[in-house]
Amino acid sequence: MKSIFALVDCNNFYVSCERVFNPRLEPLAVVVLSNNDGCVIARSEEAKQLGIGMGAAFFKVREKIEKNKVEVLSSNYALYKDMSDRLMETLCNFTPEIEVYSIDEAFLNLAGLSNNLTGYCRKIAETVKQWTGIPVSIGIAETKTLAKMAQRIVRRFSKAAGVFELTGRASIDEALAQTSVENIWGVGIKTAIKLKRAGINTALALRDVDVNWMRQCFGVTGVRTVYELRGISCYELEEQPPTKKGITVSRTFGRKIEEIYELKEAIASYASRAGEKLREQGLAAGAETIFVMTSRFVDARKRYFNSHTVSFPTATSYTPELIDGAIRSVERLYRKGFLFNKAGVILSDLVPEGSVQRNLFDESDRQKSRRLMGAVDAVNTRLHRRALTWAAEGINQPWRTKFVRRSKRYTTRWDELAEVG
DNA sequence: TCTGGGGTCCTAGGACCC
DNA sequence: TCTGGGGTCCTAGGACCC
Repeated sequence: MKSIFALVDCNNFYVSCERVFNPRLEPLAVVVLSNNDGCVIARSEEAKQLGIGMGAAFFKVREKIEKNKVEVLSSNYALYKDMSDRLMETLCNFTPEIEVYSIDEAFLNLAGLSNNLTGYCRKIAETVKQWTGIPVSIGIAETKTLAKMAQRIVRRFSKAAGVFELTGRASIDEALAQTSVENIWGVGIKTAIKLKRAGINTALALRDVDVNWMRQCFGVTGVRTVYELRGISCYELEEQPPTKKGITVSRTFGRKIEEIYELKEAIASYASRAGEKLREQGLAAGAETIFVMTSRFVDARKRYFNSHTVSFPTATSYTPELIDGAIRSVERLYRKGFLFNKAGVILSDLVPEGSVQRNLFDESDRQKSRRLMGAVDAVNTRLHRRALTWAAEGINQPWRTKFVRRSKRYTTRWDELAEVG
């Protein structure tokens, strides 16, 4: 049966969480700040109305905040995570098929559950509000990209009462025509600029674009977006979250760090935290990277980034010895005389804990993916060379020079796309 | 010795997401 | 003065092998 996606998205999630535990905040303009109180990461509707932008640097909007008596809160991630868990549990009462997409969003598959999807989702929204205190908006459609769009429309037109079903040719056409390309899920700033230069301004225009052109200019991800807008699903529901491929713990400091001991302290504590996360997920790391960098906002000539990676011959959990190793790496980088304001630890190449020899675990899958990658590389290389020869001879080459890499998850779409040359 | 074809593996960096 | 943190996927291209 064809999937019907419902995207459940919490309204102003961090602010809503704070309000559940402090009802005094309910009628007030509220913002929640990032680590170090550096920038604004959540805003109540009232704060949005004041023109406080998402991600705005706090020092830049401070005056506005003080003048309008906006409530300012530091973030409390433990609280948000706890609320998120309650929310997801509540949603599980309505469908067995759920994908937790982020801390405040979930995709549900509603296929076959009700003849009145809008009514069903209203019930979901009411229950969530009742059980958790968090207000949500829900978008319904046949692909994830369209469900995202539907959810965005709910936000803009409150008359939809928190739920919007984007189905039916006419309704979809209208929504696409009114959505600017930069507001499509998967289209970021760079892609939006390129599309607009090519005269494609709306989601409707993007849906009707030539797929071959799209593939050449924007790769396979661009083509997937086009298909999704056409109602052909390229991203299925992922009920089992895949195991992490990397774990990062990093922080920007509130000021420039002048002393090596401060850097060492920070790295030691991040490394410990990274180890905790690793064990929580029952994984072991195959490699570890530490990095330090100067502010992104200083003059480009004064900017500096460096990192050091250590590969572990056998899969292993994070130990005190490894943390010491990370600290020594930091020292080496520090000696270059830069003052850093950001540092972190990245654990990568993760495998289940207890697999003593990395190569013994899942060797077949690793091998297979490498083999596939290699084969595709080879085809790409050949096509590319051939194209260069033709170009040199002035022959108008009929082949495209790119082949695509196959992936388990997108088999159906990929097969179509793979027919190049 | 030189060259090309065929293949493998890895990494940096771009772009995007919340 | 002060500008978040944590992820994923894809591509190009270099190094290397027979």
